[in-house]
Amino acid sequence: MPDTPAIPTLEPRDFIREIVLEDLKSGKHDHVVTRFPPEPNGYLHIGHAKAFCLDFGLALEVPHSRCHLRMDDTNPVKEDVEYVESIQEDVRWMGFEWGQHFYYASDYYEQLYGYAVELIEKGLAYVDELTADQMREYRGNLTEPGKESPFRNRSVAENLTLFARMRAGEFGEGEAVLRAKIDMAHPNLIMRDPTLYRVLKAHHHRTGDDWCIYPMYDFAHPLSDAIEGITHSLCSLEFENHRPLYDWFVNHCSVPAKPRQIEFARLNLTYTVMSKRKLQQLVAEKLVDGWDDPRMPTLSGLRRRGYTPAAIRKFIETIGLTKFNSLTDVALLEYAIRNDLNASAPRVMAVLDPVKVVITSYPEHQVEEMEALINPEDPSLGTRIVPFSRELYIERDDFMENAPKNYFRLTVGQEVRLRYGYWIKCQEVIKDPSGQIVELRCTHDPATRGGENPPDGRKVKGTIHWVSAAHAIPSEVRLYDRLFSVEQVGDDFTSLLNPESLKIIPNALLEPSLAMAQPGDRVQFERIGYFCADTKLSKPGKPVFNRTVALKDPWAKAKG
RNA sequence: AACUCCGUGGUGUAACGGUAACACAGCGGAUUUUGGUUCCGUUAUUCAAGGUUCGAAUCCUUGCGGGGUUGCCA
Repeated sequence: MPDTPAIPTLEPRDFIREIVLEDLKSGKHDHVVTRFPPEPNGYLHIGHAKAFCLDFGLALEVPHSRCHLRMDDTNPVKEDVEYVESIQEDVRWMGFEWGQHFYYASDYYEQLYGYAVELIEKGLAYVDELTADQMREYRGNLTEPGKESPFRNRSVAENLTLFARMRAGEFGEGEAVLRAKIDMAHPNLIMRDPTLYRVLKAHHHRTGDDWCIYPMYDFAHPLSDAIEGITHSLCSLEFENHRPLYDWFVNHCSVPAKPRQIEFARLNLTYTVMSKRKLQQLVAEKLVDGWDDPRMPTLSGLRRRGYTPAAIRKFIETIGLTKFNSLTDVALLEYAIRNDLNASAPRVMAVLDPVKVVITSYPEHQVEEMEALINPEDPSLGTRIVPFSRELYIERDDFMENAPKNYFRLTVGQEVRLRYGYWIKCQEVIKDPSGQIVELRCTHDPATRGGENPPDGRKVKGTIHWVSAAHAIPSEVRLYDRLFSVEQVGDDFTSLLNPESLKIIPNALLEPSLAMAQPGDRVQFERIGYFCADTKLSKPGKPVFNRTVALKDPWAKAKG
């Protein structure tokens, strides 16, 4: 079964769906066309997923609707095909399809040029030869109006010629721009004669050297939306100030449609950063192991970490959609993945920090094949075989000398259950000269085979996991934790990295059923957490597991 | 304090003039061959002050607090 979202009908779950519902009811639209327009200058992160789950989700919810995937590639100096490909892969992985509707803003360069000419002809745009510094000066500031450029009142004919010469490459970078003629005293600085085109003698990843002038986002974006017949153009809050300009272009150019821009708050998560610039920097400075480092909030990172698209979608549904800035507790995300994996992940036993146990009462060369549930949440999934023998390994944490009364695991004289094994009692602790425990000598009760309760009605408080020493497979296990050590990560973020965000355990011991784990396989190490065979480092026969998320651990809290 | 958007438990959200609710987190308990899961219970909320109204989280005014905006980035 492909991992795609269920198709719900449109409900007023948030203010945007309310607007769409209203537009449908009023007859303004009888279907919707949305778009997800990333700039291909970085990898997509979970914040982008919030946006495109809305864009694609809406198209799924309203009959006869569609969502376009459009590369907003108007700045060739920052963009790259590597990103175009990763974006498509990540959107698909999340379960969405755009069909034939894959576009580039660069598809529209010629049309966009035509709209610019139209504005010039209407006397609404002019070629300005102020330098960047002068333009800044002329713009004024938050409290003072700007003043008009001396080039502002050139004739239409002159502007037409100049703009054609810009296109022809007769101006160097910074020597001329095309600006809209709006209002240099507008209280919204965005409206003080914004730049439409700048000269960039750069090679574009698709149009090559065809162009040396490139449209600005504010100009290209609304018109691209209009060209594609977008009905609802959904974007994040920082574009709120740009909406008047968006509407200005759509109203002054002869476009086939008038899309409506609606803004919503972007996602912020505790203990991580969610800006492309910062993520870019983490990668460039090698503070992480690439865009798909499992600690990254990128979709490729979350995928490698073991997150499922369904859990991410569920999370996004849970956090809702509003117009106010917030900081979402990453615990909500962790809940979503635990909840998903609890239902679906096969259970296995793995010992991360092994200490040897010898069952002195158990025959030397005997091996029993124990039956263990694949997933107790769904016994119909059947069982797997786990070999049991005289020499085992258990978790070092699962034994304690002089344990407090609320310690339920193995101590001298306290019986515990070996899951799917036997009940054992520790008789003797063997230490090396440094005092380190090297072996626990135990006896077992043959009446508890499979870990079952004995007929005498005896009870046991603790159940611990184990692996058979002779059958265990050594494996590298990577324990990932939050990337940053503070909830709210500011601008000096590189100094706030969590030094414990990755702990590599070179020699964990796994039960033999895991020997041939395929990269990407997700399992639960019982009593520890959910793990995923790494897609880059893991090979059948030589698995490497990443911790996706730990199981809740009340004992860790109880002992302080 | 120029303009603009926005303020609901610890966190994310709902309530659309009529008993402030849900999820997560926390706490307590039950069940449990995972100290997991599940189940039950529980703590805690409308930024402030005025106004309109029989009745305000919701409408109005003012104040306070937060975000965005002075790129030839998106």
